[in-house]
Amino acid sequence: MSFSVSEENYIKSIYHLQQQGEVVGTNDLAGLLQTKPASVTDMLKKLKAKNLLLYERYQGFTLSNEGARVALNIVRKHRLWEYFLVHELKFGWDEVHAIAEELEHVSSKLLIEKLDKYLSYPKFDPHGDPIPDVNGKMEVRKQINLNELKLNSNAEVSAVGSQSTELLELLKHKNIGIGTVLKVVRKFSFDNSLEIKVKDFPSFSISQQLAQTLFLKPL
Amino acid sequence: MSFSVSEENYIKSIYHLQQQGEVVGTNDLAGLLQTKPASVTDMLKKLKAKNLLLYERYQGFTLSNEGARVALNIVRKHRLWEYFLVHELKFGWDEVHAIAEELEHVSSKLLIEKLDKYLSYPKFDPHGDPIPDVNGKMEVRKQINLNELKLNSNAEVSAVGSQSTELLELLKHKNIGIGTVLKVVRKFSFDNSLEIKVKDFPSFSISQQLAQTLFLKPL
DNA sequence: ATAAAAATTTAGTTTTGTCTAAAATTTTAT
DNA sequence: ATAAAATTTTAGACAAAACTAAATTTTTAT
Repeated sequence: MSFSVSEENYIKSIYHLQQQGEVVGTNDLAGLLQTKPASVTDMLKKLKAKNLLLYERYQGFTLSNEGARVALNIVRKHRLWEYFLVHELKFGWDEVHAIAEELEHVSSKLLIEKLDKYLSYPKFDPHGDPIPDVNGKMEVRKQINLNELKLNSNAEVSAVGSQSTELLELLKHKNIGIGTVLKVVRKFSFDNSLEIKVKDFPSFSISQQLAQTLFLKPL
Repeated sequence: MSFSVSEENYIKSIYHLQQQGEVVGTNDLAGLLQTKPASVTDMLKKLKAKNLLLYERYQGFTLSNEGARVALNIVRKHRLWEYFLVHELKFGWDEVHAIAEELEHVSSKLLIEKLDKYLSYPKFDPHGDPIPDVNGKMEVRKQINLNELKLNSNAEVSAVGSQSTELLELLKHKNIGIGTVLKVVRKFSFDNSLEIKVKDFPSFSISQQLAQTLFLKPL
């Protein structure tokens, strides 16, 4: 079975939204795919008919096993290509997403197996996301970036993104170190700054740039 | 300006047919693109409206300068990807055409420039066809058709006339590839078949049709 | 409990690229 | 020169994937 680019993008988006733990709705999907809710409904029916989706009208939807399998394969392709773009072609890690969005729809199975081998079977992409293997299995990511931490969920700082004096000076000032347990209590979209709470301390603010250098283990 | 996959395939096909020197007609294009003449006419109008094609109904068509530029860019992408697939991913030279047909439609300019650099700016693809540079310029290789090769003069296979699986399968069977050095030891006027000698192998026969698809550099 | 709001779906169109069948034009062969 | 053949184009339809506007269902808030 093979699928259109549009179908693949829907499947992938449903997968990603479901991964984030949210209850996924027609509107969320429309937002992510930059389309209209009515268009989403049309596609949901099509995906249901192809047994990729469990869906009853007005009652929500989830990927079927087959749908999840297809999604994981697209994610695999996307992340392998990102790895190639950054580590072989020397793109910056922030430049590769859009290109991988196109490359992920190239259909050859053999191409991906050869690419995987060529890259020596990498386990994580340049953003730290795990790359599913040929059977859809992947390692659980141990660390997430502070910017990706869900509101009000506790996590332990496990790595910092650089060793620069400037960074360490700032972390010392804010009383953050490896092992610190914290949570995000608020996110400000104006400057993407975060309001952080560490137990026994008053909450404080950190900038997006700083958050980017902090990696945590969710608890 | 960017173009749909379908538009790109038409432009590329027109380019290739024109390269072969034939007078290109609606039917030829329909044949090559596995579609119907009526569909071709529809697309010709669209390409004319986009100034990619000089076209008057019933009077034939040719690529405009802009159309040729676009065609060369697609050819460039196709051949660079073929080079990558064969020389980096270790595909057989007969396996890569279909995959490159997909990869050639990935749109990022920067991707192709980085790939070109990564591959050290190759001048010829694995089938011996020249790879246009970023400005559409490519080396002309002085090659002659096997049917034109003088008796007993050595020449090196430098290109094949088509990428069809059938042809590549036959060449593989006969152990002929890009770089093979051979000479014609006899010509039979009955069917215009040729008796060929490759060093260290017993001589063998090839048909006129096959000879027509083989191009060589005299040594 | 019910009215208002939000989310979702339906109905009817649009665009792109394709098709078939028929008509128009050009080419070929007598 | 003209009839037959081949080629090309038009006309009208269709499928995929999107849209808008209106209707329906579910959720939320009083």
